[in-house]
Amino acid sequence: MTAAGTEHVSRDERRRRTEAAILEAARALFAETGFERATIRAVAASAGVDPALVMQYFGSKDNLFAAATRWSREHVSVLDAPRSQVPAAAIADLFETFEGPGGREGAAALMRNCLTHPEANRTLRDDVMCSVASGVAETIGGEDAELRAGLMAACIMGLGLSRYLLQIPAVATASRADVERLLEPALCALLDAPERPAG
Amino acid sequence: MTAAGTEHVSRDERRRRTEAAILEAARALFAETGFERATIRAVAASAGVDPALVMQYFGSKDNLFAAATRWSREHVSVLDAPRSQVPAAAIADLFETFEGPGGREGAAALMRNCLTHPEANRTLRDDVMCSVASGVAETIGGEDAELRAGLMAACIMGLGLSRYLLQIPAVATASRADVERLLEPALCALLDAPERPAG
DNA sequence: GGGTTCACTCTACAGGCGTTGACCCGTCCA
DNA sequence: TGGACGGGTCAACGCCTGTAGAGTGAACCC
Repeated sequence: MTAAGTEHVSRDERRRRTEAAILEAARALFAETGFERATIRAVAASAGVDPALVMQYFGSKDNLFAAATRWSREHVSVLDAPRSQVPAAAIADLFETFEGPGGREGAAALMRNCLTHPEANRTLRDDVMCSVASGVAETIGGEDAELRAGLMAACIMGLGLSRYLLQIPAVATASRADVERLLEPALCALLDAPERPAG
Repeated sequence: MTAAGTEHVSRDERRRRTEAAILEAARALFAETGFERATIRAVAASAGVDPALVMQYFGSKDNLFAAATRWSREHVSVLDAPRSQVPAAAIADLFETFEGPGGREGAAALMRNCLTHPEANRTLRDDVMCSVASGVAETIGGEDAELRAGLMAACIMGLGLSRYLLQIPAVATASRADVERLLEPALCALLDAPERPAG
């Protein structure tokens, strides 16, 4: 018996359900314990399924990880935000990613492993950080735009890490409103390059 | 034959040298590939030593990791900085830690594993972030001091991650002066709480 | 309603891991 | 100078991992 109940379900529907159950279990485990400690056996057990079935569905553990951490830049509002709204939109994007509907597990799984899993590292750097930062750089423009956008992305990532993964108490327990109120002015300072000191 | 040359060295000196060689190799590997992928065999090979010797010296892989990532808050200048110098000192501390003398490997090893190794997670959160942030909070004072200090620490950590571990190009290749010039104003915005919007 | 498909399971393998205990041999002390 | 100490090595164990292949029974199609 698998996830389904006693009702009748078609074979296709069963397949879709168990695949989703495996993916969900994988996301949760990858996000909680990291890639190496999240064994295929544990994922399968959590999904109520035989380990071999996971292999059959996804081919390898790396494929499973790739499927569990797939990222799309669809809902990245900062890319469409006007210049003055970039800081607020960047913060909002982080909150939506981790606290919005759709679940944080996918993003958390990617972030949790971005320092130790080569593919997660590459994905977060190239497909997320660089991709978004270069879009933001175009929006904000001016001298050092790339670096200022990169620093903004770095601060946002630092916030995400501190709040959702490391769970620094002061940062993790603060309300969204407080974080927005305090951090937005800081990011706004990155919109414009400060005047060079007496040159 | 181990790391020593042909000169005569006392037994104690030999012991100290090989222990240091093992620690250095461990730090480098933990920092590069992470705890799980850095095998004891690889550490031993890199130190030019038998794997069993590593066990004999450190007892277990976890002990070796703890020894390789030991952290002290001795050279954290931000804790002694006057209020207005806190942002500059915080940035300087990061640069000194990763680019100063003494080598970045220890800090990198701790940071690389802070998301996937439980003990590294705890150490970075409690002994580094919380400890420093609460000191900074006392210095800057005012409303939401804990949260503002935590956000500052988060931004600094985001910078460290982006520059030294993820190696986001724009952030990793920038000069120290440019990073300081652009980021300091942003952190200064966290020194004081912005006025509450009309209330 | 019988053959076929396919989701699913069972069992097993090969390799790599941390860890161990017995063993060697140069250095130290009496 | 001889025995003992201890740094260092060797070979091996037991465990856990990702993965493979044969097998099973219910759902599907004609």
